[in-house]
Amino acid sequence: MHKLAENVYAADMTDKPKKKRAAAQLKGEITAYKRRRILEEASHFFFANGYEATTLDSVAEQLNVTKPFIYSYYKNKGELLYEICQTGIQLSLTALEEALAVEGTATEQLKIVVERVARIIIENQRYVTVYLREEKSLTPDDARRIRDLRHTFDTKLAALLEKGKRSGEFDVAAPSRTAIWVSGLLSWIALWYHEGGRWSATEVVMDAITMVQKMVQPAGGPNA
Amino acid sequence: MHKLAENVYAADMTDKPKKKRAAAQLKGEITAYKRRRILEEASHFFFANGYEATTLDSVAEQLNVTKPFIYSYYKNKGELLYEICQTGIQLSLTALEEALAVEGTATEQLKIVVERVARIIIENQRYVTVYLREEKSLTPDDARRIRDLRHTFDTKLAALLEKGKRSGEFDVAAPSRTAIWVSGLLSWIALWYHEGGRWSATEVVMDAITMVQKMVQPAGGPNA
DNA sequence: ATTTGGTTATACTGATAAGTAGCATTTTTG
DNA sequence: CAAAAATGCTACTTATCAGTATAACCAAAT
Repeated sequence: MHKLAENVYAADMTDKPKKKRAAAQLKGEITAYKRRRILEEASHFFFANGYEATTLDSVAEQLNVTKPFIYSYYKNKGELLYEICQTGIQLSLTALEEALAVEGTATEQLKIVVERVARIIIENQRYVTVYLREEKSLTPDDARRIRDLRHTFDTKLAALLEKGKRSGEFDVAAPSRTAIWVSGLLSWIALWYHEGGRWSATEVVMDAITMVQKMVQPAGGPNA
Repeated sequence: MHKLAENVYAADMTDKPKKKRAAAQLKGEITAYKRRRILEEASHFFFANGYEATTLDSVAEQLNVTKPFIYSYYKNKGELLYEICQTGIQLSLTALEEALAVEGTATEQLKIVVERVARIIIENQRYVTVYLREEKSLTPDDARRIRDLRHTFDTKLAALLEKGKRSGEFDVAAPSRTAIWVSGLLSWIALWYHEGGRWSATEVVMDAITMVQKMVQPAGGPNA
């Protein structure tokens, strides 16, 4: 297990209530850290072997703990899968929202969106891939929650395309449909990119930007 | 089990050797038919629940047979998965090759390619989706064979883009890289399309054509 | 009608893995 | 330092399922 959360300020050791609060907080952080580490290792196995083919015994072994240890931090195997899928889509959604917060024309914003989301997807490939691959292994309830997040993503992306359409920057017949192609193109990166493969992460990100720009470009070119 | 193979011509019942050959042929057809039916039902389950979560007992029950019946037509569960994945990629590859055989400019050919492959992917969504999702469940040998087929697909597509680039019809910096985006866009259809959903198969196919055309279009527009 | 060859089912084994009950150990606290 | 609380492990249960050995069945041919 590598570095713990930083920025824990020294507590006043003469002040009993403060000391207690500080101790409780630290404990909480350690618990959160353990959960993260379990999730991280589980995502490696789910990514490499698939959800069903992964045993929690093997995850525990990798962490040098035992299976009941995992069960004291997660209710069951399905909860692990849900958290991994949730991470995969939530990271992308957050990246999208942050990019949309940057002021600029629709064209500029779209470029930033694709760049940031593509980067996040590459950096968190394991989580995103498991999310795309293992939907069928989620409970119906969990699957619905994940689909809702995805829907939010597609909707916000569609709003940006709509904005560009109104300003005349983009040529998109149906923004909500084009949004699905764009988000599909981004998802595809997770399924296809291979670290140390033929193309670098930067090349893939730049390519994605180019592709998306062309997909929304007016027929006469960007400056028509 | 619905209709058997047709076009079985009547054998001359007075000619012993011919009769025997006809009988042997029919037997072979029936065996092939049974294999197809098993594969078809298995693909339903693999698509709906995933490979690992599917039991051969449930597939057998759906066919009103028993598990040993399946084992008399397939060596093991993995062989079923391989044949399903193989079908998924081979159908796409065949559609690509047939489309490439049609004479025309690169632009015309690309349109036909996207149209036909997209249609095939929608019609055989179960096979294609399982192929995209379950790569990790294949034996290393089977996985390599499948990857080789995919590679052939991408290579032939890249050759078409290269042709269009040379003729000045397409603006693609690196045909082999663009081919991967295009084939990714096509694959995405399988993961995303839902029969009876918001958009019809025809709309999706037409959209795919538009998107791909834009992806390869020169900056100044199609008639620059 | 009986044998023969092929086809399908019954009934089993062996292995694997999710999830848990209860014990041991460490840490905290008064 | 002793009691209490939290933490983690050993050892187990239970269920499931891939794969198989063997028996029953059936159709054709004589």
